Amino acid sequence: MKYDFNQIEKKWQDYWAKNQTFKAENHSDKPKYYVLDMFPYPSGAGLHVGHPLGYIASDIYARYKRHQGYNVLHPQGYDSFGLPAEQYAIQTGQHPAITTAENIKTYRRQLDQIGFSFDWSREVRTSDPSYYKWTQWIFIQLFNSWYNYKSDKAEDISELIKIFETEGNVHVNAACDDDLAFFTASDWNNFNDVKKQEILLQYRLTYLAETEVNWCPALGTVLANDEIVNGVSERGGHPVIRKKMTQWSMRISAYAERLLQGLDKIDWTDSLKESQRNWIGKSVGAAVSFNLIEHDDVIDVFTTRPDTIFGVSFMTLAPEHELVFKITTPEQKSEVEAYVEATAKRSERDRMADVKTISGAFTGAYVEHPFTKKPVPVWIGDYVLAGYGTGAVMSVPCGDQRDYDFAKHFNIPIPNIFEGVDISEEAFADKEKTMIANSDFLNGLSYKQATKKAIAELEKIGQGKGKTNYRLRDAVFSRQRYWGEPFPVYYVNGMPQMIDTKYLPIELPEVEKYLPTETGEPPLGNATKWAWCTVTNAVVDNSQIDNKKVFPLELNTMPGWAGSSQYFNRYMDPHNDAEIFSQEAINYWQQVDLYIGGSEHATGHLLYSRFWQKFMFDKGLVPYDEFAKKLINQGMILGTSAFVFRISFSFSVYSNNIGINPENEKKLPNGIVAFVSYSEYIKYKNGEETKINDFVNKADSLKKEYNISRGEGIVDYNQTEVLMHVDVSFVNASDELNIEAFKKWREEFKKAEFICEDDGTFKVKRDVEKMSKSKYNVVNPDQICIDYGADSLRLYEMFLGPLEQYKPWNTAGITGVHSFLKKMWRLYVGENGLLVDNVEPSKDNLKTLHKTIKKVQEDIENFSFNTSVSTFMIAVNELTAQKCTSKDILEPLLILISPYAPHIAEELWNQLGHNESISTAPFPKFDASHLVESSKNYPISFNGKMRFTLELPLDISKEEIEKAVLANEKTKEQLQGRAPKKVIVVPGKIVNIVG
RNA sequence: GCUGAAGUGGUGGAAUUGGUAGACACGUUGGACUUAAAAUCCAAUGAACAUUAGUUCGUGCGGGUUCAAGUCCCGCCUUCAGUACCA
Repeated sequence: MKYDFNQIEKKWQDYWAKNQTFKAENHSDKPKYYVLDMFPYPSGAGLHVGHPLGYIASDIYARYKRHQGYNVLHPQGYDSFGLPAEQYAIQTGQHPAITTAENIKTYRRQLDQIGFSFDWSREVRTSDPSYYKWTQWIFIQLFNSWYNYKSDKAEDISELIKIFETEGNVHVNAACDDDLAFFTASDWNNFNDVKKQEILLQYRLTYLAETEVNWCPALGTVLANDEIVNGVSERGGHPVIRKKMTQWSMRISAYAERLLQGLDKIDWTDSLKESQRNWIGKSVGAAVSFNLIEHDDVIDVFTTRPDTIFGVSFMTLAPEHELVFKITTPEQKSEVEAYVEATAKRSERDRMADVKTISGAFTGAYVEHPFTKKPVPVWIGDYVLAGYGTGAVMSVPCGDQRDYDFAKHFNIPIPNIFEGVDISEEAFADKEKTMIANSDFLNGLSYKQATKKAIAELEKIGQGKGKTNYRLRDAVFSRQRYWGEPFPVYYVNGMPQMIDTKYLPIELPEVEKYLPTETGEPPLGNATKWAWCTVTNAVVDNSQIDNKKVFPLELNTMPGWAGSSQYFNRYMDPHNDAEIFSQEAINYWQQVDLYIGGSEHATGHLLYSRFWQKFMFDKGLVPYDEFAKKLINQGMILGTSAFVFRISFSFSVYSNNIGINPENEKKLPNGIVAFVSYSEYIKYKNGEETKINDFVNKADSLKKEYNISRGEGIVDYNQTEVLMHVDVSFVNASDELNIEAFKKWREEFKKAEFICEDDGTFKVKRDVEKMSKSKYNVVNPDQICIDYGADSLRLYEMFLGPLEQYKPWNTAGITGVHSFLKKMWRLYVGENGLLVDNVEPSKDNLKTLHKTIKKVQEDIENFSFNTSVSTFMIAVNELTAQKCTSKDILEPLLILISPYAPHIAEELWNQLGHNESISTAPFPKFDASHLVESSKNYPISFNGKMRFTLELPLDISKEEIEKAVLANEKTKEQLQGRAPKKVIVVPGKIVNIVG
């Protein structure tokens, strides 16, 4: 019987679906285990071979855990709101819901053919109203909460109102807006309703505020900080500008410290934790106020080095700082204005790219040093960022290189306040390595002591205090888009009101156009039915807004990360319509035990989800304030792109104002194109004689041919060389291009010349890049499944290399794992059926089996799936050589392989006479006693270097080995009667004797 | 600049965490079977010399510790990823 993988895989995929083999129950006598993948965004392009990598790894682990006797939750769903579907809708008018549904269908088919053990009965889609009902619900909970630093948790807003009513906000220590005014209880009670709402907004965990946002004109929306890479949008690479807009924000900064501390509790990779730490950007130091001379204002700064306060020789403000124009003296006015204007013109990108140029201007103003009382000049400079700290710094040139460079450039004095340090060339920033000098009461103190003392002294005179600063900004939560969750918000007198949760979900309205309205409102402004009636508590027609009971609804939608910040919990109880999840379900599944996904979400999804989880924990909804115990980042599978070198000549006429005969111009060839085989091109580049020269000559003769007579114009050509992607499917394993297929693919080049190697082949250049449609290097898993089967695909993806690593895909290599599966099949099945019988297994058989059990179990627990595949190959080769037919060996071997290659394992398991799925079979027990022979005469082989290899039991003592070695005939022979100086013994392996 | 990861054959990658470096696979070469191809099987495959069984060199570079170093220590080089006038 042949290994007919297509038939076998279809059969068992249907069986698993029909029998709901992998359905998880919310209660069980078994221990629970939750394995989660980052759910995909269903793009129109479908899956390529890189996508399933993480899913295969998690599936192996989930199946392994089932063999281990766990009740495993392994769900899957779709992050189905997003930009591409909307952009497609804008272009074609096709509703995003329709394209999304189609894409999901493709994804599902592709996922199913790989044989994952997902519990599809728990599928969620973020764009499904029954799901985003709960995204909206959490939004409302956040709106109704504030962060109390005293209890260090989120509390209900009604608690805050109570405090305001009895004692105002003076004693409140909460996460809130910076520019908050103090008020008393009686103030509060006299405020009108709108004023009260305005104040509360400054405390709520999600709030509406006019903030400077990252506006992307090309996408027509705002972006969060993590959606911007190098000053352009992550999606599409469009420029981003700063703009003031009224937007919803999430007060994630309230959780900065807990998000930082929580990292110590979770088993995530160090690099990922480090990214989050950097993103949160905690710095400990002091806030210091400098009083302006001849002004009432003060300049507040944040510094991490209050110990260097006596080294301050100037202040620097960001050009955008609000005090700049107020304090500039008339003499300096024109200079300062010119500088501010010049900086404003420079884009964010220019400023980032050009950090070397030192620029700035003197304002003419002075502040008073808090201790020496001496005047300190105030400058502005673009090296100070408006967005960080207070937008102003106390400049200590002897201790900070940027301040030093600025001072040197503008001839500002650089006082030295460090003991025995040379600062004539550069600043001295190594704070641990010196002591403070020339600093009054700080003299002779170390950095740590001086910092403490300086803060204490500042507090005494009321001009500063210890402060911790975080880089983490609140996250903008509004998007001016259609295809996202609508806010459950309507407006009365311009103040946002939450819709009662019992009327959720507020479903996305139909719109005619997915573009913003003519007046620049978000796409939802196009909806005719998008207003809230407080009588019927339903969405009604916009035209009724004049009615006193009908109010406008929020036009923005939520960002992509809204839906993905709660899906992992929703899987636990996905069909619950009364609650986000039942307490019974969440207390059973608790949190994700293993989460697998890409590291690109480090400062986006993975941070926001932790924030929401901590909030839900504060509200008593979840038992843990971290949602994922362990996280693994799978590496990316890269594509191997193929390139051809294109050389072309294009002719042009240089007329020099002399009339050209249009007839002659028409005759000009519009360019000739040649493609050059890789090594020919290299030769050409190295100045060697190649066939390209013929091509160049040809172009030269053409030039002569078309050189129109004087007075009509001069013809010349431009030679261009282009490195061009070609579709990898036209290239074979030896890098040879199928020229005919290529010509068919790119019609415009059907007349091009192909300059080949001497042997007539045309070779392409290869390079490893990210897999992408535009690079024509995508390998489709569908074709792999047809040609080699899903089990081969699964094994090969694991075999490629360590899970976390980036590695290139190379389809040619799959024959290795594929022929392994065929070999394995032949081990079990002969031409006339099953070969397995009940004979007693031999010692060798048992050794092979237990060696394999041990290795595979270790591998899975360490997530080194690549080496287990090798282990299987060795096992099958050994058992084939041993002609093993014993059921006692082959049955457990199948269980070992089944997480990796479930279809073939299921089929053979079934042929062995089992009616139950192999997924319920217990994982084989390892027995070390099979690995070694228990014999007193350990076999010793001598390699000529006083070194011996023995096969020894693992539990033998060193003394016993020593005795055995010294008693050995060969050892005696070598030592020739002398006593060894030293015997070094490593149990299980090697003995060195130093004679 | 800072942070993190990594440098091993022609290629992807192993190496029991200090113990025979190169497992396993791809590729290449040769052979068997076949009219032929595919498939399958066998052999060789780090380099150099000897080509019999041997010897020497070999894990980015230079040192060190050790009976023993890809692995540990010190000093460099290179690559990739993230991040950045963050005060």
